[in-house]
Amino acid sequence: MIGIIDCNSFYCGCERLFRPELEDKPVVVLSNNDGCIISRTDEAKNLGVEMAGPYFLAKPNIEKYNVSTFSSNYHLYGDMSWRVMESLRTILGSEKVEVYSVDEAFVDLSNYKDEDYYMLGLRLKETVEQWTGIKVSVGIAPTKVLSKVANHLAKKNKLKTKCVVVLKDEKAISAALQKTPVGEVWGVGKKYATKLQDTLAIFSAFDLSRQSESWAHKNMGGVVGVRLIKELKGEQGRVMEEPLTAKKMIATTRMFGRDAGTITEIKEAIATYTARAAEKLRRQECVARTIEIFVVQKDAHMEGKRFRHGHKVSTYTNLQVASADTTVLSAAATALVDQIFIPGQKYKKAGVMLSGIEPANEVQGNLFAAEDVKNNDALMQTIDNINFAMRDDAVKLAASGTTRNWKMRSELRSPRYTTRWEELAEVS
DNA sequence: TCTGGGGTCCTAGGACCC
DNA sequence: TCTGGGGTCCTAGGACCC
Repeated sequence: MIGIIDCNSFYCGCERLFRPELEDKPVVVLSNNDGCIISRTDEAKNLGVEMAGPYFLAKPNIEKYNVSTFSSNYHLYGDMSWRVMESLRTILGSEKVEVYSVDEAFVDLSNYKDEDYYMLGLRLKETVEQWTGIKVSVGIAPTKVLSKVANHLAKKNKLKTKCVVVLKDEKAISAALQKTPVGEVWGVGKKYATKLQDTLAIFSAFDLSRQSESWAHKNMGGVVGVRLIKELKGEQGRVMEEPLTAKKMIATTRMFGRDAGTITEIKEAIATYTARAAEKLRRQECVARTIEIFVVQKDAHMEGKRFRHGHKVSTYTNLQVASADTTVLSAAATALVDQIFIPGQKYKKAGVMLSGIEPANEVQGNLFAAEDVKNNDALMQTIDNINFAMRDDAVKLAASGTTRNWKMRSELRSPRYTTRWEELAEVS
């Protein structure tokens, strides 16, 4: 059996930890730039606050009902996430835990044969809550997709299920699938949901599970669809992933706090994002060969008309030798800006993506590269250590800029209680 | 005035190889 | 009238996830 542990309204849950008076009050957390709502508690949901909706549209409702609102505080969420995952690893053994996202983990329960899975789930949930203060829901079933179905049902019925649902036998599985709209199945997005309902008359997860694999291959994206059908039928199509897999792509992209229009601003932003991406790269002990940058232009004609603010322009380059050195990556990235920058154009957003990623200890040399490829490992490690211990970007390249007028808005951020001494919660 | 920031996997088609 | 049968690698784009 496979379990999934999913934190309830995770970001809101983190905020509530240090503001216990908000325990049964509506809370929402905003995306970067305070743009839209990315986490909301059940109380906020019941007031009609939409998930992923733009903040400015929800604001009247939020003010009317006095909903507590926070900018996102990724230091806090990242640290709490680590504590939740570490708790699971401690209870089950680290090789049994696959971290799927910041607030979710699959767990391999194949060691617990003939167990009372409900009691096991309850124990997991209660232990995590006791150790971290974060509330979670647990779904347990024969496959990943079915465990997600179970988890959904647990969250929908928190009181009745105590946030734990087990789908073990055929009967329980069919009943659960019949209750689940096809669009809620993990792997069925908006496009497929519409297609399945409108043109194929498939409405529930149960309907979908009755289809054949060849049907799925034809109608649901080839092998992806086949896997999904298998999983719904209780046959494993997706296995547990290795706990330590390196990312194949690393991106750092941001909307600007306000429009940016000078090449200096864009280069500063690109240098800053490159530094952040390189840091992530070094954390997984890898190097990257390909650097792509993009900018999003503010489109004058479409002003106010569309969400995603206009045209994206990108370009990339390949290094002669893969690297994780901020100075190397940053030089390459900022040079790319000259290729795509248009004077007079306003920009809304920029980003850096690193790919062609390989382990740092297996770098392919390049016969034709200059001999003196820089080796700044020690420097990079020192910078990382200082920035980790002191504060963000205590040490940075001058190319990243010192004024950073383009930096994003984040006006309602709570203190970084668990990762900064000077922001510890005070109790009086 | 105002709508985030990451990721994954798969497919199709073209260039090129023997 | 008529032109093989495999492969690989790369890119762009689509679908999905949280």
